[in-house]
Amino acid sequence: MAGPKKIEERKAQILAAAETVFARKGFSEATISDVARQAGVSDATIYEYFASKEELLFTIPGETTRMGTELLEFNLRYIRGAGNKMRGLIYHYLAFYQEHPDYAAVSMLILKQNRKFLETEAYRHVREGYGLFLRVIEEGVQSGEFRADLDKYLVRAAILGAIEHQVTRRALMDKPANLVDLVDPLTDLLLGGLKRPVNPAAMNFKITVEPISSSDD
Amino acid sequence: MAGPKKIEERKAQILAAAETVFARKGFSEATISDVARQAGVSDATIYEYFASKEELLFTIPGETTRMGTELLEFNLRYIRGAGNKMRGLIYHYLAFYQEHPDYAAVSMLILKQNRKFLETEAYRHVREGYGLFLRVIEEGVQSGEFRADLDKYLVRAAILGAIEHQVTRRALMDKPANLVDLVDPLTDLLLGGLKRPVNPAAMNFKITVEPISSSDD
Amino acid sequence: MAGPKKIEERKAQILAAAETVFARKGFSEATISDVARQAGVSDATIYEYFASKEELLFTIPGETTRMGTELLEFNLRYIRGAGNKMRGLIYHYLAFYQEHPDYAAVSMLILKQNRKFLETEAYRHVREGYGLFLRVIEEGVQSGEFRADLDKYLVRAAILGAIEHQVTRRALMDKPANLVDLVDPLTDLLLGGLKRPVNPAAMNFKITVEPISSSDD
Amino acid sequence: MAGPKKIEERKAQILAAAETVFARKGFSEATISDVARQAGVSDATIYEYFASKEELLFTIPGETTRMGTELLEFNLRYIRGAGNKMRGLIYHYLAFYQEHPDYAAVSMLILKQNRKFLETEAYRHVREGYGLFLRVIEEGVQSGEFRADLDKYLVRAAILGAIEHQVTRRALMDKPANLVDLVDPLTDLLLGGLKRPVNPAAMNFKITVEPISSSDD
DNA sequence: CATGAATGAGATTTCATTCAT
DNA sequence: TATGAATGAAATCTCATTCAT
Repeated sequence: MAGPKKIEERKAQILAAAETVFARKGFSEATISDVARQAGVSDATIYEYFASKEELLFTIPGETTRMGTELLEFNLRYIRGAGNKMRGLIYHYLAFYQEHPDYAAVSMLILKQNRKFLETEAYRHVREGYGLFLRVIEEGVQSGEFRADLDKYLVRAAILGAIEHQVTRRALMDKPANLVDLVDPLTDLLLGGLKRPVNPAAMNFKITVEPISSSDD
Repeated sequence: MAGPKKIEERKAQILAAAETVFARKGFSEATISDVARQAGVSDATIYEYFASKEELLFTIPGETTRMGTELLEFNLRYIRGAGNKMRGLIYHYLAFYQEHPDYAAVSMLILKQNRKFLETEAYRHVREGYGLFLRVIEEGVQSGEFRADLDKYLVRAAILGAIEHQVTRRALMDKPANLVDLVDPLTDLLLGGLKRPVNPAAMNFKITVEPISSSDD
Repeated sequence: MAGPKKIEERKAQILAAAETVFARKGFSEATISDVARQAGVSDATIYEYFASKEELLFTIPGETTRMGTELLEFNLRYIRGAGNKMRGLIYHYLAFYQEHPDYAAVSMLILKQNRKFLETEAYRHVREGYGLFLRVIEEGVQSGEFRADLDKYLVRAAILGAIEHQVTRRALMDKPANLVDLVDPLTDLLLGGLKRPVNPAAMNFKITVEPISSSDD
Repeated sequence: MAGPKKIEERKAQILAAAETVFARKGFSEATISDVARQAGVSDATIYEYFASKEELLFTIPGETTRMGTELLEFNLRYIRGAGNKMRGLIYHYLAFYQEHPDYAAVSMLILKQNRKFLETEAYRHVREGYGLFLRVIEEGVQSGEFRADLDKYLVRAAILGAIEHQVTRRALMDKPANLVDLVDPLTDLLLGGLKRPVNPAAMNFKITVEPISSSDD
């Protein structure tokens, strides 16, 4: 049915179909036939472009991720202040997953728990993106905006965990409907903490008034 | 080979085997034969106790979770202060997953991304445990210890996300070796936030001295 | 359909079916379904007993060959004279292939040209049988019955080649109908050679008649 | 890549590639893509010249065989004596296979066991070559050089069998390294037989001396 | 209660072959 | 003439599940 086409186009078409199908049915439950049907090609055609079902899965990130990271780096340049940059990062990821729900599902529900994927070239790109969190944290610590007593890897993990938890939840239960709405409260929580900050109006100061000797000291 | 045994004992034996095998190979990759071998029973015997491979998977939480939650509720009673209770919760989960790495793997890598599991009785117990986070948050807000401007569900999600991120990482890459070490820094971060608190020593106060009229008031 | 059965019985049943099917269609052209149908079991059952189609093929010799060799060794003991023993060997093989035409086809048309089979345990047994040719040749040379100027391996190869050629021909074209009829002419040819022996009746002798001195010695 | 070419040249190029590939991997295991790659053309091009993979296989003998037979007939003319001619034949085949090991492999390991090939035009040429054996045997019988009591077809089969056995062995195990070395011992064996010829020096003759009547007879 | 044995139902993957360009 | 691209048609092999004993 499907006539000749440029190779990259065809690959993209199959990858898009795979993303959709895997997102909907999961990797093991989805069949190559499902993907082929969705892509409008034959089963065999898929194997002309991808050596195996697993390779097909692992190729889904690829471009998307690499380009996302580039864009992100670009955008961060115009934001001043570590706190603002952190908000920018959180926004980037939540907005991205909001706009690519199938990719979100594949990423959160399939790839993230795949041991083999972790050794993949594609995963390296993912990690590169995560490196930006570290740089922003460092910057904040340096400038005195952020606390210096926290391990930066732990901080990053906590932030990513919070983001991923929401994205996963959305992939599984369609809630929350809008991830971007979470950017501010999440940033707020992570930057400001759960504890109520001490209200200066409620502070008690001990003010000591000392007579100043008018003569020499 | 395996002689008659009390029904619950045999079930537990099979579940333990399933936990181990699923943790190691993943659900789809593991076979009933693998589980049977690990349990020291025949394939057919497994079907005497569980209707399907999926039911076997979904039964793994069961007791564990229910008992964990009970213990948790009990322990919390002896902790005063919402912040301390939160630390207690975080400790509970990290310690639990640290001690049950196979369960951690099954939970993080398999169950958590399974849509069908979310409709399960077993999952209700998991959620009940998570309810405690809400109660502690509420308590903290009530007592004024916690900020009142944050959605409690979001807060809980962030905390769980941070915890799960670490547990997942450990399940996949054996790092960090000791989850319990993370209790304090993680609690610190989540309660105190990433931003450096304003240092009172560096605060500027405008002190106004007014003469007090000694006559009328 | 097929009920439980003793394991060796079932294996033999499948092997017999495989022999028939492979003989008829060749290895690549025959399918596991063909064999299963012939054996009256399901495709999957075959894989309960044999790990792969190739293993099924390589297991076809096995017993047959081992027992054949034993019988052969036994029989040879009662034959005197290397020439007679050689005739016995040739008879053994031709009769055996005559009686097991399917095995003959599998052996000549499939196994004999399979490089992997040569590294098989089963092939070792085949070779053991061939070792008897060497022993008989040696015996003949020792006793002076056979020529000593020929390499025994070459002789064996020639004899086996002649036998196999006939067996192959029969497997392919059903000719000759009776291999056993070839025993005598083949033995004759191989032992006596193609060249016409010098006919004593046609020999020329120079007869010298010398007068015998009647006196001394 | 491959530009236009004379049709026969292109065919020969593909056939040579097929010979190499089939020799190395076997017919079923080799793919058209393998052959195409080896030939430096595309898969589709092969189908411009050959209707199917099988036809490609069956066309491999073709020229080679026909020319071989012609050469053989020519050479035999200059040899005198059936025994010498037989040696010449054996030499011809062994030398030919020695020089064309890929063709030897295809011929011995693939074509020889293919029922369909036997009905092929190409096979007729092969058989024609074999016809020379018959003629030489007949000549030898006629001239009294060879025994008359052996079926000529059987004799031919034995000789071919011996040759093919060696060629097959070489194709499979690279032994013997030099087939031509076998010409003399093999001819010797086939012509002279395995049995030790009676040594005239050891013969016993009964010599009868009769008085000759000097008168009439 | 336990299991040996059997199988139905697929899934992935391969490849010879076709055809429009 | 040459081929890139596509695919129909299978084939091997796997495995969850059943059931008679």
